[in-house]
Amino acid sequence: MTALDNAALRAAATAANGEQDRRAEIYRSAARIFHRKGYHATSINDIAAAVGLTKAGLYYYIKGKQDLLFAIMGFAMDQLDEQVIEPARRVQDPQARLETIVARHARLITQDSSALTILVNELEGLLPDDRTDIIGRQRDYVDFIADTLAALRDEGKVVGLDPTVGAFSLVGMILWISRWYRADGRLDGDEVVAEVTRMAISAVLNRGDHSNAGNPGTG
Amino acid sequence: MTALDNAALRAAATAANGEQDRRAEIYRSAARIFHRKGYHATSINDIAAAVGLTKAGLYYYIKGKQDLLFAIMGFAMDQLDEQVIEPARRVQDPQARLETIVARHARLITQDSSALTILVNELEGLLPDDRTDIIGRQRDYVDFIADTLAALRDEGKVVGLDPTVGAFSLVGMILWISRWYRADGRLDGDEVVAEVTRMAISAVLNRGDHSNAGNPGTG
DNA sequence: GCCAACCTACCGGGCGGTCGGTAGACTACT
DNA sequence: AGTAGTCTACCGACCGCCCGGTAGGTTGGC
Repeated sequence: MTALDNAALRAAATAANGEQDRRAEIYRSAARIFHRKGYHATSINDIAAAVGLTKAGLYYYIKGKQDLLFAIMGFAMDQLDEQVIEPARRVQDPQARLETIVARHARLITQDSSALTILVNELEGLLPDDRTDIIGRQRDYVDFIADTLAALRDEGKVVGLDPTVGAFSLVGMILWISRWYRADGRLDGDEVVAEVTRMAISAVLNRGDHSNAGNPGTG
Repeated sequence: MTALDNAALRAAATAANGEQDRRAEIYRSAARIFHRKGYHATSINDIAAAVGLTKAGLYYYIKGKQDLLFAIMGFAMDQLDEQVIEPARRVQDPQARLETIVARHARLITQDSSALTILVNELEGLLPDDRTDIIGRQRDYVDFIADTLAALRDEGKVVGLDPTVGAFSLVGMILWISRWYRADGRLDGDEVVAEVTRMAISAVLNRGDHSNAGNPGTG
């Protein structure tokens, strides 16, 4: 619930404030509502009401609906950079690095999925230039994972797996958490993160074949 | 591209027609546009224009935008039942059954992802009763996978994995294919299906630990 | 008196949806 | 053969509503 608190603090080191608190609250509320109802189904009035303003009052703080979306996605991407990619870059061993990526990304989602989920679900709501920007950063992330899988392959720990397909698949597994995980559910966040991390590692590490006595039954 | 062709044919065995062809074409076009732009960002005019009708003309065939969405999702769910769940039910061996599920679901997505993707991304566009219906059917699917994982656990092939988390994670991996797979890409559909199926099986089958000499680096 | 922080009132436009109509194919009756 | 009626498959024009966004205040703390 505190994920967007520093969104504004980062952007503006200007002025010891109160305005920035308000702006952060707006971004946070908008992210929550976009996440719940979707970008297009959310009106500017919805957001204004959620922060106790009228629509016109809200426009004192924001430039427009699309800028709001881009700001939220940019924040989510920054979060991914700082909390996942940068820490993982400092891990030399490829397997440990992969574990770091999956665990940290998964934890981010169990803690507050709204901005990160908007990041992947509302791309088409962006202006073309903004979309290009965000897609590029997402692509870099997938490439980073794929490079890690390629390094594992060079070590002989991964055999016969296309790094790109592997990277996309792991990302899919992680992102999907936001669709089913509930903080008040049977498992707590740490347990979910641990389970998913184990599955992810197991999915890519190859130690023998999985041939099966039974009928594959695919045809 | 032919995924929705029989949508109407199935519903109406009545009357050798032409009206049903048109209706099927409408559903197919709508699915494609909803998939590309999202439900809320798609106007009734967009769909009408895509099938060469005016908005008023389109309403001769459909009851409304939400009914259109529900029909598409119902079709996608039927497709999942017929092409994935029913065939898998007939496979006794749990591991072979899991392979069947993943491979068939993945193949469905590489062949035509529009309806199946709408099924998971546009739930909030439905009327409450329709949403309850669809969510229930989706839940049954996840439970079916979880039961299969539980059977694998009883056989000793899966150790220390929560079946529900496992099921959700596999579903996430599969559904994500529609976001990155391109028919004209480096790998063809069958290769992608095979890769993802191998990863899925590997993710859940437990044959020893994955302990790593390096630093897990998660903290 | 000034400026940050709002508000009321409004705008143009696009939305989902409806209404009354009609061209044209087909049928029915004379 | 002609013509009146009927039905399918549409269309142009329109409705009320709500949207994102703005112009022009007003208010309260400094």
